[in-house]
Amino acid sequence: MDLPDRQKLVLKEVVDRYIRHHEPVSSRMILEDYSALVSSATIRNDMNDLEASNYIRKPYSSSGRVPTKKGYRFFVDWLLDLSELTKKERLEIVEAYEVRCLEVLEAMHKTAFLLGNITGCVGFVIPPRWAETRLDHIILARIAPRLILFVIVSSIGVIKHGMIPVEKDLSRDQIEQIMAIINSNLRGMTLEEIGKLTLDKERDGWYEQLTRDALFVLRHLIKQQVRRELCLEGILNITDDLQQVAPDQAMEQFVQLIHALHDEEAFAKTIVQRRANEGGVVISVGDCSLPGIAEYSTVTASYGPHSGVLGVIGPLWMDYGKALSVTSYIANRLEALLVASCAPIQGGNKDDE
Amino acid sequence: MDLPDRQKLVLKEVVDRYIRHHEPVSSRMILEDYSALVSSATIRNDMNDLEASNYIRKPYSSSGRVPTKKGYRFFVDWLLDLSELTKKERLEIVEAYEVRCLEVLEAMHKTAFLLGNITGCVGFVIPPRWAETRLDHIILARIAPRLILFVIVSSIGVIKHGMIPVEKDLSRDQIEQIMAIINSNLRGMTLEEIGKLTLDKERDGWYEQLTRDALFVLRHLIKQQVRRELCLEGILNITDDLQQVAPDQAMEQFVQLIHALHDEEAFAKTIVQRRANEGGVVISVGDCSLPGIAEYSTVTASYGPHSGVLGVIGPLWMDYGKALSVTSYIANRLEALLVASCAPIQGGNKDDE
DNA sequence: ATTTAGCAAACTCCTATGGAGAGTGCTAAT
DNA sequence: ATTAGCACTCTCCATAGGAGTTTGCTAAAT
Repeated sequence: MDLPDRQKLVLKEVVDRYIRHHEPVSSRMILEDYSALVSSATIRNDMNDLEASNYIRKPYSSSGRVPTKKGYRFFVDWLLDLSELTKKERLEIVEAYEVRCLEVLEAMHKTAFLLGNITGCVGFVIPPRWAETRLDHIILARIAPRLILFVIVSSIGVIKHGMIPVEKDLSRDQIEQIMAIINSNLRGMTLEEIGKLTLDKERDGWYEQLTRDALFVLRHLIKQQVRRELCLEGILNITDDLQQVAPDQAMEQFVQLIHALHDEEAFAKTIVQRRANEGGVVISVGDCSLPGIAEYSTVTASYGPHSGVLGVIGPLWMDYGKALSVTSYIANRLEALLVASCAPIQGGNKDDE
Repeated sequence: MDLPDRQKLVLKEVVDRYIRHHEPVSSRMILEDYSALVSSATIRNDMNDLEASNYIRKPYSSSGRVPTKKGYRFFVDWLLDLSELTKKERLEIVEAYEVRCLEVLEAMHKTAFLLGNITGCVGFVIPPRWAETRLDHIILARIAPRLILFVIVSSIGVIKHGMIPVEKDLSRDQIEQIMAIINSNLRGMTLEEIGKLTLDKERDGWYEQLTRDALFVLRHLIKQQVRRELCLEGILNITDDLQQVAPDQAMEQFVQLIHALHDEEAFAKTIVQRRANEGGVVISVGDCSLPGIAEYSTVTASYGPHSGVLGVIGPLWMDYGKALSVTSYIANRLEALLVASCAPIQGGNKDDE
């Protein structure tokens, strides 16, 4: 898995230039940067070797070279220059989070936007797996005759609401009572467990109708939330790129990507699975099992507990250096933000993954 | 504005065929349907006249004809066959709404999906103008130390929630009191008015800090909601079409559309404005002022009070007949659904048991 | 006054051809 | 191990010709 030093440099140069200019790199172009330390023929020999071992390839027999996936992979693993964020970028991120964020989802969308905007790729945030979080309590309130508001508060501080139409109007006390019953019975269970709960109508003295309704709705809401909603921003960032590299396939590729991203569940599952138990930032180079995105790269980082993941997805020739630093930086910021906003709820408990 | 009968038929045939096959229509093709009532030369003469009056045009000097915007317009106004929904389609719609919908936004997304899916265009739903609705009441609840839940209930039954972090923890009674104060002061005002309210810190005995915070948050939420969130579904439905008609411009056109749709505010404003005070279903044929969608047609219907609008957007050669009937049908269903779900609120008094 | 038949002209689309330019692979010399 | 030099390959562009449509026009027919 190792290469002679000069071949590494040549490979680095090929990938660097291709990422910058999106067109095949010739031996002479590389020479410009080395400025006559070696001749173009020497470079050509190296390129030949690199091609033989599958790090680069020629679109046609007498063109410059383009990195293969294996080439990108090697580049990412061994040759990547870590780029710092510019002051401006850092400022943009900090400012975005400074605004008092009132909703978790809002923060996530903002995060996805930042990711996409700064890297020039598609930014995404996969919310934590709500189903794993534990119910803290629910709130019931009568907002109109025969209409009850329903709010779920889980350990992670996320709130989902809904309404229950009921057949008989209920007094305030009755509702309070029901709320207390549900809370004392279900507090501490994971949403997943609650979703699987079987109802024994007759069991005990719960207010049957409303309690049953409440549980029904709770389940419904949980089911909705188990299906995580993906936050996506910056789809349009990559169109120019695609257009430039392969004008005739651009549309097709783009549509495929949108298709893949549209199936939020499959996408989230694939990404989370890909990361397996790895920590830190993971770079995947066109090796996703999901058909639509098999030809794209992703740079992802996890945040918070319960396997929340964020990152960017873009063409193989994306700027990995920048994507890496941005993703890493933003993941930290978002995590800090979430911890801060959860603090009152978790009561100071800190858990490490 | 009238045309000789046969020219109308020819125009209808040109548009019909172009909508079906997406390629220039020749005189001979039209002959197939007339099957020798007249000769192709006669058709050609008619087409010539139609071209002279700008209803159709030739992509190049010896090709078949393609409808112009004016042609589509005439077709839509005078020649459109009203197509009934198939049983299957009707069933799909009814079933979609049968599921007990718990959130207004959920229903809207479902509606957009139906619109897009059945017409083969992009379906969208523009929510009502929340700002015009009146505050019914707000709910405050302490969900954790120093964290207050905040729910807005307006006359239309829509609920928006958020959280307020507060500096000092507050007792239940204190919160109740604040809630009562806010509700008695603001009930009945439109959200817009509340948003413009200036705060006089010292004026009266409101619990200053929390009350101020509460109003701040309320304003923030309202601001968010005034910016209506567009429900969009089926972006990918039209890609094949674009690709087929103009492979080289497809990407560009598609990107433009996405761009335009992305600026939700401008899009919503344009669409709502276009409908002006017209009722029923309005068909716009490539005459939107918004640059990105100037080359697309829309079919829209309003629903509910407060200028909610839904419809589809697609290429000029979309199936107007189907779009018309589907949009009309779905608008009615959604309206019925919303009225039903608002009933308990607007209904005021209910009988006791 | 319409409608039709017939024909030349216009244009696309496909294929082929040729030359300029860029980049490589190979060979022989360093 | 590296280099210079050269033949070769391939793209890209412009040009050209042939097949196939479809039109517009003209003159004849209804």
